[in-house]
Amino acid sequence: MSTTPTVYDVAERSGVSIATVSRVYRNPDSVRAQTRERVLAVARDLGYVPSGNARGLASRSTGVLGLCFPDYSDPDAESEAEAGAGGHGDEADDEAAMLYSDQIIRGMERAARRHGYALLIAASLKGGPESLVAKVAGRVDGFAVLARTVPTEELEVISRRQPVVMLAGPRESNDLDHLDHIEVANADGQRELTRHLIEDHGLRRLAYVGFAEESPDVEARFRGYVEACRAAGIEVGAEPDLRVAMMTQAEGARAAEALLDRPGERPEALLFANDQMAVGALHTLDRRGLRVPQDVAVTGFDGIALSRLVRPALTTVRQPMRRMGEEAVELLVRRLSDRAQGKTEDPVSMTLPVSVARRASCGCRAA
Amino acid sequence: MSTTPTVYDVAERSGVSIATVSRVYRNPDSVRAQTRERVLAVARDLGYVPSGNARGLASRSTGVLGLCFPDYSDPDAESEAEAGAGGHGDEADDEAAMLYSDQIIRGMERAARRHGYALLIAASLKGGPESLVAKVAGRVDGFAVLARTVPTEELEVISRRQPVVMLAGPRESNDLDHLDHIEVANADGQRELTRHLIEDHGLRRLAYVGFAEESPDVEARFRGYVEACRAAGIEVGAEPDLRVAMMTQAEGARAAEALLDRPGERPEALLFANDQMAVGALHTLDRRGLRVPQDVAVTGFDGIALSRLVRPALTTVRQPMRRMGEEAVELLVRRLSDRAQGKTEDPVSMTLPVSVARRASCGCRAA
DNA sequence: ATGAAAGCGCTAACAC
DNA sequence: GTGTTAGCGCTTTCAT
Repeated sequence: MSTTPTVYDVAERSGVSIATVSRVYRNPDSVRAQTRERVLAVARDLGYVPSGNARGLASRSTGVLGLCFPDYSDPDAESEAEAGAGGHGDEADDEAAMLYSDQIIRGMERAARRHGYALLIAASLKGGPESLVAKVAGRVDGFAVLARTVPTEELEVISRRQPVVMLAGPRESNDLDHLDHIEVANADGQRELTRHLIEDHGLRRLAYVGFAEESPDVEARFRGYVEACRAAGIEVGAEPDLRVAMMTQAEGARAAEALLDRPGERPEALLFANDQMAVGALHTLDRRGLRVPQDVAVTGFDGIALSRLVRPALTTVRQPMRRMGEEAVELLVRRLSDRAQGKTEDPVSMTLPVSVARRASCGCRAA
Repeated sequence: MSTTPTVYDVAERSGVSIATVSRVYRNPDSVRAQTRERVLAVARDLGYVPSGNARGLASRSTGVLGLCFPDYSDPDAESEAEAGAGGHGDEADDEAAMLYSDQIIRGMERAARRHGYALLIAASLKGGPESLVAKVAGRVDGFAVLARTVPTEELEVISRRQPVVMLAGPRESNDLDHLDHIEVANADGQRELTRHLIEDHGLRRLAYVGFAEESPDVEARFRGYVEACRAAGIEVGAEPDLRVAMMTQAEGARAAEALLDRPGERPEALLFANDQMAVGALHTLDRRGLRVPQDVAVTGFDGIALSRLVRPALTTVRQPMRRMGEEAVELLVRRLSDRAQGKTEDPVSMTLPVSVARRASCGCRAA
């Protein structure tokens, strides 16, 4: 079998130098039309395709941007999706499993396309000393990383070589973090949603379900909740009413049980730190014969597709994940051109606004 | 500012040769633990990251799979999404714009992840002689292409170098097409859907809206429609009742107008070659005061997210787009290992089954 | 277990 | 316009 053709083969067969072959691809106008056609013709029937690797090596740029994200995947959501894909599940199938990361991918892809970049995506899946990031980092001009995919420290090192933007993770400390950041207004969103429950629906006995692991995002949400409560003169502790180990549907369902079984008056509203848990809670409430929102209001956070598909539809805070992807690309592209011009700018921290989606589970629309 | 560190820098600072540095990353066990740690430590504080390009060049493999797709994007759908993202649109926002290609990306990404590959995605956006494919082809071990992104001829050439699988496009001719193919059972799906309308709902005056451009997929769908009609003794022409220039919502709306304005009895059902058009038709019918499905039934094809969100929910044929992406990766991975072993197999043609989603717009569920 | 040396296929100065 | 010549940073025999 033939070895894959290179510039040398094309050059030889078309009677020009390798430099000319290269020019035909990089800067067609710098080659006489006739020569160019000849080269192109030879290339075509030789089956020549320029090696991206060789190019990248020689030119120190790839025309590719990257995205690294953790291996999210709510086992529950995934299995529901599988069932649906198999043709036997209910309607809440494929799209319901649209994750956070999928939306970001969409946003980045669209923006990258506009700027003429391709997108390299890779989910973490721990390997040897050669981590995921390294793999991506070595093949792109710049990349975005979802929070908690990789230690900030490692990123910090890489960002000396190329632009890196951290998504959905707040700056850790100004010393050890010179990365660019894009996050969403977690506290604002949760505060506004809480205010809505209190002022517009007149609810005052609220319960908040948070996350056991350290997660700046989730903490910011809780903070927003606390602020809204205090502003309304409702007393709240320094801790969520409950913290779960995983923010999944199953855990959300369990959390709802726990909250309902507590002695004392039943809460008028259950606020969850994400949609998945809220959906799980909906199941529990339904099973226990409690009506939502008449007996208890329920809210989530994120605005995933599933939140709209469940009944009652979930009131939640929508994060502009897609936009986050777009902004990440814009930022990377800007950094890249800055570097090309030798400019150096301070790290950026950008906060994207969120919006409250008022649906049926808080009582805003008929269930 | 410092130049980015290379194997040489690491080698020098840790007192070993570049070969050893390389080994530390490629095959850690072949290096004495003590040496390895030393190298790793130096690498860490030098901020060394192996260059993917240099690696790819030297080893002739990248660990990356690719996907090329055309710059789909229904202007209507996109703008609706924009409005939604801005916070002012209705609920049918972000996810509604989930395209065909997005689902395939999801499928490929998941499968690629399982096999330890990263995914490079790029939408066409015509450029110089150096087409999109070439860009992708040069950076991956193998890739998938959505039909109508790139001339089969060009792919044929590339497939001599690396595995290429064509998605959703039937084999063009056995001569000039040795590519692997994965398509869906377009004819089967449309036939079954049509049969359902005829037998289960007793409808007999049907109208089919197709596509003006050449598209094997759409033709196959129409063929299925014709077969079902004939089988039921309903006479149909060799051509769709109408062919539109673009398969968008706007065109679908227009098509519905045209069909309704035709003299003679009003059709009992409007069948569209894709969901977007069917959704457009729904708007028209609503505006003209016709009830769906009581006055007219409407059906689409694809099973995009939007099809479930509109009212009445659209009866359609669901394509397993995500699965298509997964199968594509499986096929590529298999081909890659075959090639590594010097095996050569005949091109594969795989057809994935579709399923009819019976919803409200045909009369199966309450609107 | 480690080193030396020869590429991998291309781009980028710089000559002509 | 086109050719010459160095690398780009790594992997890979082949020695040792």
